[in-house]
Amino acid sequence: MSNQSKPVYLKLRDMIAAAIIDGRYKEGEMLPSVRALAAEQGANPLTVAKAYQQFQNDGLVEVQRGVGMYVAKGAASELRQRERKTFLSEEWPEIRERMDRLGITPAELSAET
Amino acid sequence: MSNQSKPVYLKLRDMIAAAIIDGRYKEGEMLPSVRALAAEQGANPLTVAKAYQQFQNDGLVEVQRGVGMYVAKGAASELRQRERKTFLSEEWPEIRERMDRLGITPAELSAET
DNA sequence: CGCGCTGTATTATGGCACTGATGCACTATA
DNA sequence: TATAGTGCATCAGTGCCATAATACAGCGCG
Repeated sequence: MSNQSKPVYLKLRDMIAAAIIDGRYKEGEMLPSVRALAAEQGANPLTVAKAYQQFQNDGLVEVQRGVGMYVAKGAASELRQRERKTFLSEEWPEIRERMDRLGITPAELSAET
Repeated sequence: MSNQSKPVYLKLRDMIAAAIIDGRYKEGEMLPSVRALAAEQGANPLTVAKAYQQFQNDGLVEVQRGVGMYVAKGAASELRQRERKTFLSEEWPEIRERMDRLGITPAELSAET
């Protein structure tokens, strides 16, 4: 649902965030170049750059112009903390309200692992 | 979050759907007219009409041209069933994956009522 | 009929987000 | 210096969204 009509740069942003949190993009290591990731994902280099942009502003990614972009130290835990915060304070209340309205109990969701 | 940069007609659609499910718009009763709801919400009548459109196609709202639109019989439960289905099959898996990644357990969500 | 309320169709316009192509500035390496 | 790899800035195209101004069509009622 949220994976069909969503802007490409946001999808990429989520992919990158997930990779950082999961440690697939390790701290201190170089991220895939704009062009490389664009080619891999079949997107435009500028669109990938836009996805990276936000991480730069937040200081989670450090740029060395002419060289590449690196995952900042502590980026993984920092990023996870931020996402936890926004999830709990903004996303979850809406989800909870929606569940209540639809009559969905936590019980029928526990069935999965 | 899903309530800020979303198109107006989708926000209206969600509002209407919620009102039907909650029974604030009761079955058999007349819905607010396109112009009335537009004035109330500070939107354009055409935008409201676009929000109503989908409910007509789904048979959840019956139109009497020149009179108004009525909530179809069984619309509330029908609508709730549909939303339950899409929530469980499409929305929840993504939410669940996101929670796992962020290390959020169902426990810390039960704190609320 | 005449009036006022419904929903609907048409056309045009402005704004904005997304995407894209091209070229430039910077850096490392040989 | 030459080359190839970085990120980045600029300009332009496209499509969706929202709005506006009309006009039309159906219904109820006095």
